[in-house]
Amino acid sequence: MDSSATSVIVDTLTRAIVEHRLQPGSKLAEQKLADHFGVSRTLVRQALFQLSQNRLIRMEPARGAFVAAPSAEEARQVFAVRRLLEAGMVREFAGSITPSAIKSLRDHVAKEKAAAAAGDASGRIELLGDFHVRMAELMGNEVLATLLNDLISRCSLITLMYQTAVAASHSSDEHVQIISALAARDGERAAALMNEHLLNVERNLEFDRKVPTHDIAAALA
Amino acid sequence: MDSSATSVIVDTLTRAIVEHRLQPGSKLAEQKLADHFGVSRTLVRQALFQLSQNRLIRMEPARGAFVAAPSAEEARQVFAVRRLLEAGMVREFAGSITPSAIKSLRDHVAKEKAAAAAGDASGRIELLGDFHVRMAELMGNEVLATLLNDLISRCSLITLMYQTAVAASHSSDEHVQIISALAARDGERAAALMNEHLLNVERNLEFDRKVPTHDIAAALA
DNA sequence: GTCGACCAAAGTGTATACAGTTTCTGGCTT
DNA sequence: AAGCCAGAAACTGTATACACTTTGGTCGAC
Repeated sequence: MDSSATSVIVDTLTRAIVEHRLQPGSKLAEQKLADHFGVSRTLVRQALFQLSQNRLIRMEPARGAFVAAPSAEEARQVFAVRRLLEAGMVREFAGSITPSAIKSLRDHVAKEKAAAAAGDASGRIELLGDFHVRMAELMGNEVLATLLNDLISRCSLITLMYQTAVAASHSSDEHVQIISALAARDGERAAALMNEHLLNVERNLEFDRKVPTHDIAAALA
Repeated sequence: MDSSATSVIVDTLTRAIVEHRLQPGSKLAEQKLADHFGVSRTLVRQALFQLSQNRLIRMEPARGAFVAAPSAEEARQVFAVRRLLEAGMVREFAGSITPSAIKSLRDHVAKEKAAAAAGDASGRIELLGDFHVRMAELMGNEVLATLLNDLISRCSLITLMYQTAVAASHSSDEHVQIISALAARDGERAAALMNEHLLNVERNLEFDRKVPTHDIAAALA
């Protein structure tokens, strides 16, 4: 899409944020990033602007860029949008899904379970999100896949902010059930399962929890 | 979100593209825009990057920025996403809509009809799109509203590219029907009407039509 | 007359410079 | 000792400079 230099910065920062190696509220100083990546501030700024559009970071005038700290309200809205989108997606997908697509999804869930079994927490979280994007891709709707990818990145940040000690570990099982409904061409059941699945993910978050953040203003609000 | 100077450029270009004053494929030279807005290329580039993320323009490496010319396939995908999102939206909205929200929507449709009666084509198109965003706002979901706003901007570009001579002029009537279903708390009917409404909009496009574009490569593809 | 190479003009990609703001530190006052 | 003001350091916002690529045109060869 754009020149690859800034893409590298965007991808690296995205991974760092989504994998929780950068806490919400952390400041992203341009010069430090520029030094780290060996480029000028110009490219860093391009990357930061892009990330701010994805809502992964927040830019305050004359103060700089900070890792986003989505509010509980924003988190609920993001999940609400995902339920709308994805319930509709699987309802429609049930009518057109092919055996090879089903196999592809089952293979994906196998990877999820392998990562879980191996104790690879961040790999597992990434795969759990990719499952949803994968469905959009298999439907052949690249626009939907891109949209979902953005939403799911935001969800990863949200999940890591509000995650309870005992994270939902049965997401892969719910994925299996959704695939079953799709294989049975039961769109309504698939939609209901997806809706419930996303509600479960959301229910495992504690929106009341005091979130550790580097943003003093937000911490005292 | 960001400093206002680039926002002005983004908004101005967005309006120019959506109102069809810039044809798909037109080149957007940075220096010319910089001169026009009285700023340096730096701010213009920021704006162009932002627009490219909204898919309103396309950036080619070392060649510059061009007004996007969405393919028929991309157009179908965008509409498919809108159907998913918006059918789900009204289905849910029917359960929680308030009388004041209904009034707000009815007022909006009145504006649509006034613009149509006044022969204000671009104003009408903008209002027709805003109707959908308005619903998301009235639901209190800012995330959904922002998402829909982006999708609808893309749709405006698509519509203007593939529009037939006799554009669908009964969109406002379909809006009225949707409001009726919402007022009756009939989510299923509202969803079906919304789905049909968006299909009608899409059906009024001619994806086969030879689209006037400045992009020779695309024209010969 | 057509094709091809070369040169100039224009445009993009990146780095740097500079102005204005914020943030931090040190010392002074109370 | 706590609070506060001043000055310096650091940082962001914007403009400019420069290298490299693309584009357009002219001249020459065939």
